Amino acid sequence: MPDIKHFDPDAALERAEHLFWRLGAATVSIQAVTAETGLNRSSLYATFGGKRQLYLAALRRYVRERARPACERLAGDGRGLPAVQEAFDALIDQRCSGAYAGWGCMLVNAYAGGEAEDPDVRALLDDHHRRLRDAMADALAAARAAGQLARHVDIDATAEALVLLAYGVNLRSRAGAAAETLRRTVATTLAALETPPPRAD
Amino acid sequence: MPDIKHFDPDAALERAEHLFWRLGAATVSIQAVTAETGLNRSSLYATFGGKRQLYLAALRRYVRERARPACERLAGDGRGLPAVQEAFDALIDQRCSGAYAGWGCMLVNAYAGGEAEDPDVRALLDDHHRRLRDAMADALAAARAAGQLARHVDIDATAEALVLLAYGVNLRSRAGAAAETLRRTVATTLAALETPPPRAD
DNA sequence: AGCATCCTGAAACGGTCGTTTCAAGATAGC
DNA sequence: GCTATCTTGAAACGACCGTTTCAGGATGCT
Repeated sequence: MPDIKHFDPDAALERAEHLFWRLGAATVSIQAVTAETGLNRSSLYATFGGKRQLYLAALRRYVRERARPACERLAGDGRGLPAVQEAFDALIDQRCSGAYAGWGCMLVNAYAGGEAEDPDVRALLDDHHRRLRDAMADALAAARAAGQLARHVDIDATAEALVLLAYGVNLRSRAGAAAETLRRTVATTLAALETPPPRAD
Repeated sequence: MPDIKHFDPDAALERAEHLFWRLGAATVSIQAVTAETGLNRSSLYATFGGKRQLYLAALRRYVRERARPACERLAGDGRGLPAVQEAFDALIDQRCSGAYAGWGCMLVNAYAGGEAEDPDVRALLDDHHRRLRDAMADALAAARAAGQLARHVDIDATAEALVLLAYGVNLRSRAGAAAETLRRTVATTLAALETPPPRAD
């Protein structure tokens, strides 16, 4: 091998990911990426191809490093409703405070920007949507098995509804919504799924 | 008056609105607007100012002509849950079929693009969010008065949750989600709010 | 008809876009 | 240390960006 790269491709991709995540694909220029990562156009094009492929790689990295782990944590947690509650709490914390506050979810952002027109992006969005919905359904099934769920609750449709609720949380967090409001909204929704106490009448 | 405009400003603004709605502010160029509206740069700039102000005017038109009327229809409908159901059905129809299928909601789209960074845009988003939430709360209050609502339902928090659900619907519609899936998701959520039938046990 | 006023069309502004090119620099194998 | 091969830096590509300018055309008023 005559020469090796003088930089760490994944570290550079992470910087690009952050840029796309925060600002959207349309707003981020190649020049902005070179400035952020420190590498120059030649290395960037040689490593990732053009802008479209760079954005796709960044989106895939986001799924791999952030979205998917959250899914698997939820799906693998057998506690039922507490697991769902905890997943939402973690989400809201991530979105409203810390280094990524106000950035929303890179996947949710992709829906709204022109990014979703790209068939590869859309496939990614659909795939992750299915994954998250299934993970949520797993958690709800565990809740049912534990007797936490009210009789009337339809697991599949409720899982889909909770995922859409999570999308809404991600959106509102981008406009700086108060974490407390979001928490209360989610808590109320989840409380409505619980086995009701014996009726007084 | 020496001369008058040779075009209808609001008709032109509607074309621009459609462009921004479908493609997002970052993706739409002034050239694309002139091509779509037929008027040239001079008239455009003289009438609306720059791109930022044009986008803002288009967004305001969207609120005035589309979002606000939907809000008022919901708030003014005293039937309770059926009104909420009908609002969601109309939303899903709009998003999944007809001339605007796959465009999502221009306001929801604005959250994700860089558009929400603009303080004027953010103010608009927050204002409409409050308005929609209040309209939803009005409808839920009517439902409670009619005895349609289960005891445990917190009107304010549920109103917020339903609005976030609507945002989720708008998002998913942009990726071509099936109307039937969305309808089922919403119907299940609303059914969970209804006064439960007497228990069998 | 003449004038003042506004609108329209087209060209041009500097700047940035994504992408390509190519010579100079760096490295592994011999 | 030589060479083959890859990476790097910098310049340049044409195209398009949002915006401005200005001469010429159209209009309402006197």
